[in-house]
Amino acid sequence: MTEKSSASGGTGLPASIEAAWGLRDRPVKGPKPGLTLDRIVAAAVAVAASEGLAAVSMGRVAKELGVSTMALYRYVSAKEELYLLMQEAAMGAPEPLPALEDGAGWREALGQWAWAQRRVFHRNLWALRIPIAGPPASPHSIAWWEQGLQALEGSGLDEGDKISVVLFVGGFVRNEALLMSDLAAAVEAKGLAPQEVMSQWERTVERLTDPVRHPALSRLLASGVMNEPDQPDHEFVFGLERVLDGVEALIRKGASS
Amino acid sequence: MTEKSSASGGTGLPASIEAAWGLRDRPVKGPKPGLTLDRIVAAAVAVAASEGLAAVSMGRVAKELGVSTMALYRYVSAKEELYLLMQEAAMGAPEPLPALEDGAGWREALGQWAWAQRRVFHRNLWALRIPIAGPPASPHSIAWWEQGLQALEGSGLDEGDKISVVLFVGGFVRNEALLMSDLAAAVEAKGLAPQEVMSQWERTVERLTDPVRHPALSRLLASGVMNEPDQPDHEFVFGLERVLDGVEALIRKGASS
DNA sequence: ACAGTAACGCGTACAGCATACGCAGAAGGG
DNA sequence: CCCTTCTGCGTATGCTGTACGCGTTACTGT
Repeated sequence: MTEKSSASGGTGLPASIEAAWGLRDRPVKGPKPGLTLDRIVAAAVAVAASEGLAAVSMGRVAKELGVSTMALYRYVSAKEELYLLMQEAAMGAPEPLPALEDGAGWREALGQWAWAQRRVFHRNLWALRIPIAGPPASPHSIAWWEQGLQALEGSGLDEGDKISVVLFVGGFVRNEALLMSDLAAAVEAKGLAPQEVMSQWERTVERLTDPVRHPALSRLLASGVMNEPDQPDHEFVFGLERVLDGVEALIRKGASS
Repeated sequence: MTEKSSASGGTGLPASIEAAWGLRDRPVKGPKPGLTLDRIVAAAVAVAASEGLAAVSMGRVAKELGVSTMALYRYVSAKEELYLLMQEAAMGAPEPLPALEDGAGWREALGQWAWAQRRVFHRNLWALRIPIAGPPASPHSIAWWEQGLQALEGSGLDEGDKISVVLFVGGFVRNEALLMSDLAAAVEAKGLAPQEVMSQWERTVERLTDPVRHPALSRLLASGVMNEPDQPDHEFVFGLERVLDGVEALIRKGASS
């Protein structure tokens, strides 16, 4: 019951995802399809890139392609499936890492991996807004995981720890990018300059903060740290260093056992 | 231009948020309001808790209160504002940390802080789905920040590093909770047992993975690690340990300089 | 060559959404 | 007692995703 398509390998994946893997025989009976999944996804991505994910509606994408809204449902079973394909397209295949000398350099490799992922996210901020709908099962996501695992090849960690580290680092990168994207969107929504929003926010917190009930915050504000315009990468660089230090501590512990 | 309310302290905050801070004079002219912000937020939270954030619509909340949809707009200027108030209600005031002996124990304190935050998120999974709309400016968010900063009091870090650490740890907790919530939702949407979904996913990846193009992944799958049913907290415990180790490395470095 | 059939594009319809606008009536101040 | 102000709400607009069914096309088996 609830059987999926017959041509599928029984993967349980949505039909269009199987198509993305290259499985799936093109039906040969009816009229030739006037569209392709690729064209649809490309149009959707274009809309998302220029007007944000919220602007991506089935009707909007269809208009972009010069077809009716309902035509899209011959290629995609639901909007969520389109989202998945968009995410896959945005992610792209990871550029091959510069080969690491075996046994050493996991830190460099993992750092490179994190930076590469961050670059992808920043190039496609809209993709971060797509809710995660399950464990990754698309070619590019899998390729990214593969690369993360490879970066840890010479680390001496066991397989369970390796995948946990990949999850951990990937989560950090994603979260940081999402946070920055949300803040940027909020700033843009207010229609003010970023610095102006920041200083207004600081004044607000200052007014709302009670030095007695919030001693640590008051100290923070008094220190003037929030005024210094730091480079936009600051929090990422800081966090990544902490993340890699944390992984290093684990590896050293494992090596000593 | 775009002047906000007159009674406000010029904080630039939405009207209802100022009400949450206790500022704001109740107008005295017209008929007595039949609702309260608190009642509205409570109803919205109840809907979100039992049917998910997606079920929270203005009409639904109004029905819950026995009023018309548009009545709510006398209390809240837009749905986004309601979201903010819901988030604030869900977050709650942080329970006071067990007093830490001065100068030591930052790790214990920060760990406690992270666990407490995680407990709150898990009690209100819907709250994670609310998009972040700017830097925190609500009483409870501020209180959580304050507590995070206090945990680092004896660490010897400077103020800039302290706030970065708080951001870093808070981000980790939030991201982990969100990921777990998304996965749980995806599993539930499939209508299968969690273990069944997991094993189906593993079989799928196995089929899609090419041992030549994905050597590390193949090794992972062959190791059988993915089959062991690990306790649900595993990734959080693992990640938190890495996070705290990373912070510890920073503190040690700072202490040596 | 022709019937059968499967897939295509799409028109229509429906339920739900956020919210702009304006009006009737209630409550208090002058 | 009037007049200002604020409440609740009915109506309306323009979106959204998508279920359903119809006409048409292109191929397969006879």
